[in-house]
Amino acid sequence: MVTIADVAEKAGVSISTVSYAMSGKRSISPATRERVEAAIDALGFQPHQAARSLASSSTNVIGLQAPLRPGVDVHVVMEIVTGVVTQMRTRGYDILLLTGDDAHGIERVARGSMVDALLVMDIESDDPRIAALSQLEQPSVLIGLPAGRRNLPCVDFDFEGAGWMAVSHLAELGHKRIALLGSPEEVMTRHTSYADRRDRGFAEACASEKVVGSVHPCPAGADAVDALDAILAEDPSITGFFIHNEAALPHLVARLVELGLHSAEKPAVVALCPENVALSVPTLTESIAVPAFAMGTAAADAITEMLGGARQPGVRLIPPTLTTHER
Amino acid sequence: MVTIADVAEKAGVSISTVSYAMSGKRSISPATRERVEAAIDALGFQPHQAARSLASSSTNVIGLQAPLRPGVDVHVVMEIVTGVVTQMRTRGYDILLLTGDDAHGIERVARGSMVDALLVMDIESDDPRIAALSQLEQPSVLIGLPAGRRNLPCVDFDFEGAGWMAVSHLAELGHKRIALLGSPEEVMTRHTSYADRRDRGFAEACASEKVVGSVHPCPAGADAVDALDAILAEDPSITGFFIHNEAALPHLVARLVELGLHSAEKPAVVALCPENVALSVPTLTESIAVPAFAMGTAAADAITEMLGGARQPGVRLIPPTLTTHER
DNA sequence: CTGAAAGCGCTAACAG
DNA sequence: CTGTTAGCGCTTTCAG
Repeated sequence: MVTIADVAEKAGVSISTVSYAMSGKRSISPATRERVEAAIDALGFQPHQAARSLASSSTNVIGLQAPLRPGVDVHVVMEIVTGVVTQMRTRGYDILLLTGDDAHGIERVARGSMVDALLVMDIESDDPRIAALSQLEQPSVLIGLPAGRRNLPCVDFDFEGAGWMAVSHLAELGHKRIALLGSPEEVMTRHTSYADRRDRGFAEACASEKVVGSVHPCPAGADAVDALDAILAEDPSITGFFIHNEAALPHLVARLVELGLHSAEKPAVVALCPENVALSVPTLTESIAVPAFAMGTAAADAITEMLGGARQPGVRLIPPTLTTHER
Repeated sequence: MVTIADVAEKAGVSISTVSYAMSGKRSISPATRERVEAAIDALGFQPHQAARSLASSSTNVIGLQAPLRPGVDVHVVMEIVTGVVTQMRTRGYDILLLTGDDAHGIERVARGSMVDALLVMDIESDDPRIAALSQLEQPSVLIGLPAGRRNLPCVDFDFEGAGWMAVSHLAELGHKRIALLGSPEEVMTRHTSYADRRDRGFAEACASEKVVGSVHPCPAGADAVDALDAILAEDPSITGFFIHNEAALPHLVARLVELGLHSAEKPAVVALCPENVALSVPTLTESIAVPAFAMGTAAADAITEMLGGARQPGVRLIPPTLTTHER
């Protein structure tokens, strides 16, 4: 292994000069800098991160907890993760990936000083991890928005606004009775933060727009069709549909077309999903995009600010946009 | 921050005793061990990982490169990653996640001693990263199977066998002309290893079974339907379909049902996808499961062996299984 | 503008 | 069975 001492020797300078030449934390004469740089890539020197961490007490690593719980939208999770990784790399950080869904992994990596900060996904309205995060030395940012006092910075998509927007749009199209087909039962019962907020926005908008709305959990895949049929059996007067379930979406839309309830000419569906998912569904004419990648980069930006010393919590919500797809 | 010295003082022993009590690398009297353990959790001591790494020159971190390229099956990637993380945690390792698709990130983390080993996904038949990996001090395992000499350990699903199995089954059902609807164009042109092997198995089985097979790339989502229509327009005598494209699957199956070419009574489709994806498609009666989670754990096991000193490359392929779904 | 040297917190000889 | 101590490879004072 080639160390900073090898570089120093080769360049004919002291190791501190090499260190400073790399960090730029004090001025180095152009000539010296030149020789140091030449030595560095002649030897292929790469500083040992553990040594660096130990001396500087910072790791340049961010912990990212991305639990893969049942019912989550895989595309959304993946895109958020990619957004985080991509953005943090531009700032010189790597990502340590945790997949557990409790505070254990978080505490372990934080207390072992393996990370400079933590990013936590899939937040529940009343999330037990928040207390644990607050105890840590390292700053953290939630991707999601818990209920109640927000003592940690939060980044999320405005799901409440999206719920409201969907209703407004469907009402504008003339629909008087609207069903929200949302997340699977599991997601609802653990009160995943986005589901709660989406439902709230939906309900409030229905009241405001004077339309009748109903909220239904929705299983993934083909079973979703049965759920839809049951909903329509109970209330055949429903004509508008707000769908937020990536895995059920294609099946639901196909069924609605089959039933003659939805078509490009007579749209009855607003979907809430990543844009590429929406585009992959034929006859889906309008959707509100879940900007998953942007959520990841926004979270990365928030964490960067925390690392820079910012200390006020703060909530950032990315606003919803409705898109019409030409078919 | 509480250090090993604090623990030693509180327990009334030397720091080496504390260290050895934790690692078990030498015998400690029960009484001493007791006091050390008491001190450890009285103080909430957690060893500083960078210090540990520096002293022991091992990080207990594995680098996992999971490029999210266009056309990859997101569920498969996610499940493999989850399998890797889960399994490595049971062995005390954490995962550093890289999302780039070239050798840069790999070399950076390896040369900076940030990881003990590397796991690389989405391998192409002639993958440029292999040369880079071979240069590293750290061992590595490929999730995928490149063509040619295999100087690195490989773990994968037997896609060639799966291609063969699909054809045999469809031939058994009486199909004489079979279309393989596979990955999107991008995946084909970069010669992703699994696509090449699947196609080869498919072609060889067709020859052996004396059926006529044709291989078609297939776009994601709704566009897949157009591709299917075009294929059938060109050769209407095709009756059997082998589909390996998670994002196109529901649309293709729906279309085939619509055309009267597929039904539970007269099955014409074998899908290749994770089981939960298959289960989510109505009227899909048979599929070969891509055991993505198991691939992840198998890769983790292979890496563990490498870390244990194993040095022969070796290839492990998980065999395919055909499942019939009751509908 | 540059060097010398004191740690960072731990592991693993070495020495009882 | 336990203690002492020399590093691991950097960063960052302190001293020119």
